[in-house]
Amino acid sequence: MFSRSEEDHIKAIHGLLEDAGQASTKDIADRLSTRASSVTDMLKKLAAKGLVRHAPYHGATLTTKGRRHALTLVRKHRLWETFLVQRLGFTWDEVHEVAEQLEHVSSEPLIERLDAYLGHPRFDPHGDPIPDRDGRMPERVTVHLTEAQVGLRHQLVAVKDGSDALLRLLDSKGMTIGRVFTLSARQDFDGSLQLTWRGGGCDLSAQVAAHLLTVPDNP
Amino acid sequence: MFSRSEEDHIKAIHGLLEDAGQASTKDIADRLSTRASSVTDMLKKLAAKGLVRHAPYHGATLTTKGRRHALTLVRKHRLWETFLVQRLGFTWDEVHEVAEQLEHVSSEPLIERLDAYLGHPRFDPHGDPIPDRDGRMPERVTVHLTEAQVGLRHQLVAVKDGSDALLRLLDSKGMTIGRVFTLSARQDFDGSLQLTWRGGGCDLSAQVAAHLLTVPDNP
DNA sequence: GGACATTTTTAGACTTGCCTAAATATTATT
DNA sequence: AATAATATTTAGGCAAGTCTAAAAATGTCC
Repeated sequence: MFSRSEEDHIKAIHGLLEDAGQASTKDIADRLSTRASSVTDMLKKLAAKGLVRHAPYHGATLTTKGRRHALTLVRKHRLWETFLVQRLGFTWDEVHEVAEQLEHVSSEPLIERLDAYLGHPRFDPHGDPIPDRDGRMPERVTVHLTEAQVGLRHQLVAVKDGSDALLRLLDSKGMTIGRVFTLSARQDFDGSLQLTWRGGGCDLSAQVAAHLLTVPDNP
Repeated sequence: MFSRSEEDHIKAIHGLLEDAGQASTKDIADRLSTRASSVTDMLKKLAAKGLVRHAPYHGATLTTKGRRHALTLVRKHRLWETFLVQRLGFTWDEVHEVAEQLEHVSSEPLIERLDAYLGHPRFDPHGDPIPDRDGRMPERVTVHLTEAQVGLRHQLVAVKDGSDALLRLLDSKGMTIGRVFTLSARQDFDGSLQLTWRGGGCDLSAQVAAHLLTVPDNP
């Protein structure tokens, strides 16, 4: 239906619209490690196919059709990541590149069966929501760890904009997605945090905490 | 490392060498639904890369390097087929097309973890052997059902050159890979066979039986 | 508001992988 | 062995996707 390159562009535009509210030619090019002129070509092509609205010199947005396809790509990517971590035992910092390939495999039955096999997960191993078959996102009220209340129990549900280095740091401290912990203390001096959980705990700097999203986990 | 098209050609050549002992330009073209002239182009390219030996006007063979790569493709294809049937619940006549896509996903850790997850299977759901990481095939002594001994128990272990129609016929009669049965009778007139097993049985024409490979299953 | 910097598009070229048509080699037939 | 049929290669072309360089539009800064 769509080529690998078309799908990559659609996903990049979707990501930029989510992150920044707009998708310029240059930003798309940077995200895909390609050149602005190549992106212009592709935008014309995708506009002709009715997936993208291209306002020359003013970036691109997705049509309803484009957004729908972007969401199926996100769905496939996150379901494969869940499979790789939950079933094959990859660590969550290793899976992105492989999922990037798997998401382009085109088979509706495959993805629906995979979804069922994984128990219809609502969030992937990074804590990001998995769109359902119709593109609907599950909702969840999250709190930045920097603003979470001291003395209460919380659960780590997502890492925003996590570099590999950050993911490894978290892994090494035992801060995996799903971790339930008590926020024992916050230092006024530098905003660093002390976390404890049954059998362990760790300290986190404010820089790290700024990337972590939590939900209250009150017993 | 190699493009989708290069890998398709390598696999086609390997398949033809297995089935017919030689791979002519035309046979490769037919197998890939492409044209002989396109195949000639690709043979030159693969020869330059050291994967194929191309004797102009006399077909192609694989170099050691080419054969090694062909076997990793076969390994990937059959492991994915096993996953699709055993874990996702596909029927064995549905999986080929999807496995065809999955086998081109390139990640050594992925395939080794998948292999372990499936319990290092030695044969796929069609009963075909799965090469190990080093390209070694597991061995098995098989007997064509047409030559199997009447009155004894046998197990169906493979279907050779099975069309979708044949696979569906077998499925509808309950003749799945792994089926253990007693060969009750062979008609001299047309070679048709009568099979029975606990709770069932079926009749098969000689044409069908010619595609079935069995191993003795003596209690 | 004009000059400069940046972004974007256009123009033209290249590679990969495919095609058709024509030329050439091999194989089969009489 | 000559001719016919088939297979293979060569030659030339086309579409997709990418690139560089140049032109055009937009944004920024004094």
